[in-house]
Amino acid sequence: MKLNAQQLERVAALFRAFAEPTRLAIVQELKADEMSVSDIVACLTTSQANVSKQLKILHDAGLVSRRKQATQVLYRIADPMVFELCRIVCEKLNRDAVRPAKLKF
Amino acid sequence: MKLNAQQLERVAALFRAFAEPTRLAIVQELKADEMSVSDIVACLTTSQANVSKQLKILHDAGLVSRRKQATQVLYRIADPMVFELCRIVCEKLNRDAVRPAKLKF
DNA sequence: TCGCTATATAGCCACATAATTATACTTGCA
DNA sequence: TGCAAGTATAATTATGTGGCTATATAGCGA
Repeated sequence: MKLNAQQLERVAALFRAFAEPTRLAIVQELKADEMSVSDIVACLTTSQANVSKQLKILHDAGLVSRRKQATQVLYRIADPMVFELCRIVCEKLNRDAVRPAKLKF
Repeated sequence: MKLNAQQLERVAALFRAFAEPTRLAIVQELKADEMSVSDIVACLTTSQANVSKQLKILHDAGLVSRRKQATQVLYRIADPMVFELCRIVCEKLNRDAVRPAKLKF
């Protein structure tokens, strides 16, 4: 049974959320802990506006969830499949590498 | 241990190869069998030039392999992780769907 | 209320890329 | 050798989007 065009687009959209280094960097920061926007900004080298924008994309894709706490908004990974996908991709990159300097998400 | 910018870019590049419906449609066609370019073109609704172009992207990402046979070029999935990623993403989309019309890659 | 902190959004620009058309390359066969 | 089929590439266009600056919104404390 094959996916139709609309279903393929939904699958592509989910992959698209992962297909950007800044969003992956955010996901990586969220791997251990729930974090506020400003905490994430402090870890990265981009603007607060950009972090908020990328968090919105991750949230719209259902990859992160948020909750408000006082003036802050705390984000966390919403689905463990996020880690699973990153792990599988890293394993492939490690397999393909001639001189393995192992990636581990 | 966190991935640096270059490593994140490599991970993103791999996800990017999946982040497009036409490429996913090609992958889906290749799920069962090795296929020639013209066979793939016959299954899809886009041009031969575009199929060749997307196949090159998939090949550069290490997701498909090719072998020549007479005048044809036969493509196949190079790594079973391709199916695993698609399966995981479909499972998430099925979980998120309110009214489940199960996707299965 | 005023001001401060935290976050989100709007507008803009630069760049990437999907798809098309046209053309080049490659291989087998008459 | 010349042709035809199969595949790849080039050039172009249109669209999408990452990132920036500026601004808006929200909530808390003085």
